[in-house]
Amino acid sequence: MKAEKIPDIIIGRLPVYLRALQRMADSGLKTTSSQELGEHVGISAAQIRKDISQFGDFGKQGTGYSIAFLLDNLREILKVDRIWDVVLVGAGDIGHALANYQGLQNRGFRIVMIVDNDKSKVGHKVGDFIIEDADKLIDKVRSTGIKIAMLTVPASEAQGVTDKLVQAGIRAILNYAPISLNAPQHVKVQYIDPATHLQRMTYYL
Amino acid sequence: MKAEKIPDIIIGRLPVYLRALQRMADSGLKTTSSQELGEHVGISAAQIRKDISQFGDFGKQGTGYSIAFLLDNLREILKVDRIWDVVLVGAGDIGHALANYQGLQNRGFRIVMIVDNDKSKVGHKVGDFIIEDADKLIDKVRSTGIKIAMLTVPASEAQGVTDKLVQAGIRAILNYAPISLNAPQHVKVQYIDPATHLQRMTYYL
DNA sequence: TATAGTCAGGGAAAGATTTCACAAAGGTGA
DNA sequence: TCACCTTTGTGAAATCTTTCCCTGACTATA
Repeated sequence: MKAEKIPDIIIGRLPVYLRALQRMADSGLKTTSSQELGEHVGISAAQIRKDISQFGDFGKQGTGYSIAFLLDNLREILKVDRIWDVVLVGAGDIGHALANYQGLQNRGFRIVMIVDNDKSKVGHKVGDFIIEDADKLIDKVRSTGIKIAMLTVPASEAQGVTDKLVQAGIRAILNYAPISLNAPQHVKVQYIDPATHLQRMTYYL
Repeated sequence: MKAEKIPDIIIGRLPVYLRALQRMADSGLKTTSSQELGEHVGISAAQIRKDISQFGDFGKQGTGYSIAFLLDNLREILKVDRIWDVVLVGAGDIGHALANYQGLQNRGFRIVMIVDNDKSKVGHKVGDFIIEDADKLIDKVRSTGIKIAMLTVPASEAQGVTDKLVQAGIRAILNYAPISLNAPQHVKVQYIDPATHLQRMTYYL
């Protein structure tokens, strides 16, 4: 792997490649080309080659890429060649949907704790988990060493919870609340907000 | 408004500005500056000024931007100064969560139809809606003129449903299935996949 | 073995985006 | 009114990203 700093925009495309390659592997394919992969994900072949070549020489001229080999390497680069423990904060509708979602399991993540600040929810089951009290959030996250959180609380509470998560040592937050979060440089935040995503498209209608 | 083609990347930031400005308005603020807005959304003041100035002179030197005026203009630019009808395809956990989500209402969108291809679900209620049969999807979408779809079906069915939606005249798809969709140029697609979003962050851990 | 076709990697060019820095305009208060 | 402060809009510069296109390696076929 090369030493230089890899642009964020490239890192952002790797999970998309990974997802497409996994589907190819599942359907029994052994090799692919930048051309073919590009058609699947809607990105130019040149760009895919350049992206992948940042990390090493994974392809073979004349043949293309071994899907299994590229998968292994992308997983290692993205550090999803392991299982990350995730805390889910907020046990509303979205929280429930995420708790029941099986699609995280085989892609590097496992929910290990669900918390909510609504005392009437605490103790109830969601999927295989018992909802825990938000009071214990900081202590439990810190003691278990969890680094990743999914946030499905109302917008009004999101910044407060974020501050606690940062204090507890969380390094990555997937935020479902419709609000921009303020977090230190060393904490990454990704946003999922259906309205925002929809509004990105209406301009073109 | 200026005539030139506006880059996609700028359009993508406008909904984020909109969201932050709406919060400011809700908390009673009347004006803001590129500096202040930038701190809220984590984007440089210069960039915000440049983005906004693409569409007209909405600010005032020395004072900044009138929040209400900027909100109105951004809504008009993004075409969310109206309510768009949306069809929800797939009545699983995520579909249910979206159907119950009140946050779309005041941001320009309204779910008007829910369909699923599981006959055992058809006829059941979700939120205020009766789940309809996917067989009627093309006809009903075409006849009602719906332009926006949210897709919460399994990955294995997503491309097939997409093809039908395109045929029915859909122009924007918010895809929750963990797969890249193939759609014609004139149909915009946005992706929401928690695993992909999480994988964008693990690299930095 | 020779020939034609495929395809990755990468330097260079082109294009896109962001940041810088400043003139001009508006506000404030003595 | 004047001095000073704030803040926009915008060219120009800097930086970043994508595309182009060629070389050389590999495959397949006869």
